[in-house]
Amino acid sequence: MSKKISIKDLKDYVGQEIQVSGWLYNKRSSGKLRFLILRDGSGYLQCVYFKGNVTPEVFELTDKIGQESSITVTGKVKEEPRSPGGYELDATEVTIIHETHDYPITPKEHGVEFLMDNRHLWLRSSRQVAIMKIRHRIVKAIRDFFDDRGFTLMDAPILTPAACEGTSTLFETEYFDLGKAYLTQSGQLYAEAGALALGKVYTFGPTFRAEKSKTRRHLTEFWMVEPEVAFSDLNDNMDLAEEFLEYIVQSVLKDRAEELKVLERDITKLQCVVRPLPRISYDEAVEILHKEGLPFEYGNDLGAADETVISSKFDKPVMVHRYPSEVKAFYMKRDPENPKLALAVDVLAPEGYGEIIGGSQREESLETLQERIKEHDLPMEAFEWYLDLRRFGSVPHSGFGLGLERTVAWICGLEHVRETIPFARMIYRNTP
RNA sequence: UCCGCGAUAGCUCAAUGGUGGAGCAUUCGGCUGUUAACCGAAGGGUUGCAAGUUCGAGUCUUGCUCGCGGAGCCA
Repeated sequence: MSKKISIKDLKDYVGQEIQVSGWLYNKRSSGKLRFLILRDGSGYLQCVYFKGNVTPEVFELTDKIGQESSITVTGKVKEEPRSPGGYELDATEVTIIHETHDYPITPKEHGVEFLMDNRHLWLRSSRQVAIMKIRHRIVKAIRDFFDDRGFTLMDAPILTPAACEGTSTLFETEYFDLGKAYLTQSGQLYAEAGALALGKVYTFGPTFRAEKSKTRRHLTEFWMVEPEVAFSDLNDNMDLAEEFLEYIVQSVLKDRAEELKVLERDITKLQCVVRPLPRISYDEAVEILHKEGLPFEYGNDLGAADETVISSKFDKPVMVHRYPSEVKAFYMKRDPENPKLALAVDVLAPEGYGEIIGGSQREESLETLQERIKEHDLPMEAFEWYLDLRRFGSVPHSGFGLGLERTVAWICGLEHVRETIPFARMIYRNTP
């Protein structure tokens, strides 16, 4: 009985007879030859059936099997430069586990709506497999980065009693006898509690926004990683962010070169993501916009088009810091040198992928924070626990949030974030 | 909520107001090295829904539904 192996391990079995189980990805034929492309999740294998080498029954079967049938193939592994991947199977047997016909996603072009309706099947396509593997590598890089630097993973609740920042629209649900609860839009306030307990923490989980945004950069459900560090100011925060981004990008380049190739990603755009990253102030960003002739009004937040213009001036992610405090969240500390500015930083990805990181140094003064909550017209009692963090051993601290899907879209070079998450949740789609 | 574009075969798309086609997929036939294989043949249609203009509407008009892109909002 021949050994069962994964396609990724083929190179260790050259000359031996083996078995592989998987799904029929594509099929081609030429007279007395049949080429079956098998996929098993670990790779792709071309299985060659020559009429003279197999029984008539097996040869006939190879004609009948439809795309995405699940099968087990048996044969001898050989090196073959003409084969995609460099190896192929000189096949002698094929066993059908489940025969299928009329698989909807053919090896041709399809429209977005059709593919999203069939997302559960679309995930089997080579591009989608590559994206999921890169997404996983990015997630692993995120966890390794913080784990190796003394951070503790401390996840925040998903059901929360009130808005975290008081700005965006939230999904609402009934919570037993306690009234309304909301799906979290950020774990940040809880991460601050964690930082004052453990020094350095990060949260990593799904977040929810009920805004009716309908663009290539928006999902209603997306994943965010949020580190928070005690005794850390804005500059420390930017140091952490740039080391973090370099680590993520270089990890993907090192371990997922194959997948980036499948996606036809121009990796020279990623190779240059090494420290230091450019840092400009909001004021300098506005200067760039004015020099470009854009009618940007000082004091506004940067729009999507503004971000694209600014990021196009740099070949790596650019950090924009010290925004007008009016356009930023209530908990951000103001610049002692100019109280009109917040000690905030956004990181804009290159090539128009927009904001992938937003962060700040947090306000640590109890009195100042109470004033801000009043100014923003937020319910003080909901924030009492948060204010306790300033009553008992308050320290300068800072952190940021990185949007996973925007990061995946940028690194993979995708048009839309809907392909970066297995099952996207968007304003007009919550299926499959 | 607003602006723009779109909806025709299972899929991707053509079709001057005058008999709705092609490629892929499917089925059948051919080919000993295919690379989204190729060559030949066949089957496959309530042109998103409703109304209107017209001798005649896939095509023009109005309304509706759904989708895509963007704006606002947001990350």
